Amino acid sequence: MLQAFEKLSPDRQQAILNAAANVFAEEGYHFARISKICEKAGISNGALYKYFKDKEDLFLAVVDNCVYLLENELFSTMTVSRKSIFDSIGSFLTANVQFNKEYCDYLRIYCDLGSPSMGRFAANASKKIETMASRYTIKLIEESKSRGEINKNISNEAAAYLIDSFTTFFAYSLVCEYHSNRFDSFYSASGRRFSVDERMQIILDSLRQALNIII
Amino acid sequence: MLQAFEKLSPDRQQAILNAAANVFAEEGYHFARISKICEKAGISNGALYKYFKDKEDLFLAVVDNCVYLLENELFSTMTVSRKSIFDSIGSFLTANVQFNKEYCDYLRIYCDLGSPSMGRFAANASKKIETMASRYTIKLIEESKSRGEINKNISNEAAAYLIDSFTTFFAYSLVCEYHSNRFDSFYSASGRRFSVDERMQIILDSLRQALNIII
Amino acid sequence: MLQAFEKLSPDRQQAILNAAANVFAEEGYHFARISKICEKAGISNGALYKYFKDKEDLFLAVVDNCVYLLENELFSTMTVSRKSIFDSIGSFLTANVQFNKEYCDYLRIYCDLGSPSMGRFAANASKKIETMASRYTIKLIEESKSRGEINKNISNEAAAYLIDSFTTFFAYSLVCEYHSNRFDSFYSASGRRFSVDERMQIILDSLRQALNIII
Amino acid sequence: MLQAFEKLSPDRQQAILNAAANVFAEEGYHFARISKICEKAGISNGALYKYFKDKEDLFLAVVDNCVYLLENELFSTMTVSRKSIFDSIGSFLTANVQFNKEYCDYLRIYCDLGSPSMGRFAANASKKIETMASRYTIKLIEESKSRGEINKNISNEAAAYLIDSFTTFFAYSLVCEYHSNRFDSFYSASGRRFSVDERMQIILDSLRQALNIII
DNA sequence: GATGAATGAGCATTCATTCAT
DNA sequence: CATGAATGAATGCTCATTCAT
Repeated sequence: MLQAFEKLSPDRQQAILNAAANVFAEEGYHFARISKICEKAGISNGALYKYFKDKEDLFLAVVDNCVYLLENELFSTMTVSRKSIFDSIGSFLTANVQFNKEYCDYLRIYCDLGSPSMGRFAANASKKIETMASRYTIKLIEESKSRGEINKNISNEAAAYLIDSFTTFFAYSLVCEYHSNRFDSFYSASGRRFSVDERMQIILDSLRQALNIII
Repeated sequence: MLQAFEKLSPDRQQAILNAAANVFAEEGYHFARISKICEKAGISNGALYKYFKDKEDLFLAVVDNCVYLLENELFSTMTVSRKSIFDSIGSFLTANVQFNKEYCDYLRIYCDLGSPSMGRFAANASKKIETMASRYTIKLIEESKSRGEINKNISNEAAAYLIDSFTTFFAYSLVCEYHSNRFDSFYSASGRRFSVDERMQIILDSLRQALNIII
Repeated sequence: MLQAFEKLSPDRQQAILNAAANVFAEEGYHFARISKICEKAGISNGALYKYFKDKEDLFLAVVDNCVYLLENELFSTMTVSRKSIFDSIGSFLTANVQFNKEYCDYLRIYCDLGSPSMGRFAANASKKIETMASRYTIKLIEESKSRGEINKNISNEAAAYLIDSFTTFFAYSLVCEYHSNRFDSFYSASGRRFSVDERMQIILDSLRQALNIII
Repeated sequence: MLQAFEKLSPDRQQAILNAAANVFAEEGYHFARISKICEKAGISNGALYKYFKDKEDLFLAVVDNCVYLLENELFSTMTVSRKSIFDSIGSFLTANVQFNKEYCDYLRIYCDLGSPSMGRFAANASKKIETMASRYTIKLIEESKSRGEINKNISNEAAAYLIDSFTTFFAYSLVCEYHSNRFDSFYSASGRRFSVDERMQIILDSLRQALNIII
């Protein structure tokens, strides 16, 4: 990201990043056309190169914005105190659905970052996201344990990682057929497909079983 | 895949698919250059196009081979009877490490298939892999429950999905820094990195805790 | 054409040339695929290169065959004595229609030879065909004049060239929409299309008018 | 032809079309190399593809320009009133020679369009050209007949088609050896070649004889 | 600063021709 | 002699990036 970009109004910055996120999400990094991004953003081809060094620089800015949004629009919901960890996780799953409604492009990009071929772009984002996820989730567990909701034989780390695995794969399933297929394969031998609400319910049930949550 | 390819000797077929898998894994589908694949495979540019309609056709053949290998070299190890489900999962994690040693390119491709931007290529593979994974894992659970190893309050589906989530993320962590970072973030507040063996041990411990496995 | 080709049985030679003529006629020289020709001819790719030096050599052999057929199956009909030059021309037009039924591929190639971009292939054929055409037609005129059918103020050359122009364009119109359009534009202000039989009748009428043929 | 092309200055448009016409005329559609056209036009490879969708689109634009030039630089000369139809035809033949001097590439392309293998490109052009030719020629005949120059036993259509056949083949002979050979074969038994001026003279004589033109 | 036309390196793909079997 | 698999040079086209206006 070049200085010129930071001089733009926040709205304009967002508009450009959102346009880029949209094209990157829909087409994937390589198929995404710079010209299409410019068109969507309502800026000229040359302008974009005043704001970003090259395509990669633009994508990294989108990824940074993605991290920012995940923190402020998704993970931040976890800090709200709830009656039980069950409520917290339920709220977080709902927040994922909401995030997917408002920022599906960013959710897709977040999911793309977890593939080896995107490794070169994920370096920075990776650490920020996972630090965030682990910090929030572990805090959740600690509070929950102090309320006696969770089986004490499960370590905080294991419980946190378990919850994060379920919620991460849930997020993936919202934007990636592969992962929604995976979920359905496990929970229905007969091949039926679950709705998003059903999936949330099933995940909550499973977590309660695994963590022996007493409500 | 065209007829001409099937007429080649199995060795030659494997050599070509492996060369392609290697380039696709290292560069990603779009950055992968046909000429580099041909060079690695020791065949001419023209020959490749006698064997495969186009780049996509070649990639899909690699994906098919990937599914085949996953079934025969990885998931098949799950069918071997073990003393406990703990042994079975441990063996499966080891099998993943072994698979990564022999077929790391295919493991990377398998991981890539789970990203939204690869959706168009994953359709067929997705179902085969997940059906396989769920079938084997659920069978494992059933046997284990009949031996009384697992907390009966956890449904078979939840237990199976839980195990698969841990093992899938473990496989991802072998080929994708993003996921190895994620694991480490959860299990070490101080930011230390775990070795592969440590990760396997931690995963087994966590699963034991979550499933109340009695050994 | 290489020696090996001449050693083949006449039938086999014809089969190969006809297959080539068919593909050349339908696709044009450049789009014509050697492999498609081999397939149609029922010979292997390698065999063709035993018979012909290269694609051009094959095409020239087809052109030679085209000239041979034009002479023996088309122009030869002109030598048959008829009651009047009108009968002769009528028979020749009919012969063209017949030739187009049996050898439409060759008629198309003949028409293609008259375009500048085929000049490099037409050199030999050109002279043979036109010598043939002029010789036969001028002879026709001479006989006709001696019978007093034609206006003596028209030179033999002019009369012959005039007839040949009409018959040549008629042949072109059988295989080339451009020339059938051209004919119709001149003979119908309202844009109607003529059948082949109507065109023949119109041509005969026009020639009679121009040559003042007295029947 | 894309919008971008129409935004260029007329000079630049002509320069590009002329460069393309030159290469298409000299090499034929298929042998013509895009890179050679760009070189001749003094533009980059990429620029060409901003102006035209693909090679075919470029060729069709050249054909359109060809039709435009034929109308404005060649057929338009026919509308000038002359003392006699003989003068008109003479002027038209001279105009053909002149057109060949200034636009020989377009004359070659025009001639190429009349071959079956170019049929797919000729559809539009065909109708425009022939409508033009027939309209102008028939008008010429009508005026001439009203002046009593032409044998009234010859129908307007026949006379027009006859004249057009002679002038069309004359145009072809200017750019295509095949057709100049054909002409010479008919008008010289001894195999001598005629100059362009001689051919024009001969054609005029022949037409006068066939139409009984009284000057 | 902003523009968007122009650049040209780069790649997938084709197909006439060859040659080991 | 016949085969047909293999070759690899050649080319149309794309698109990230630049730069004159």
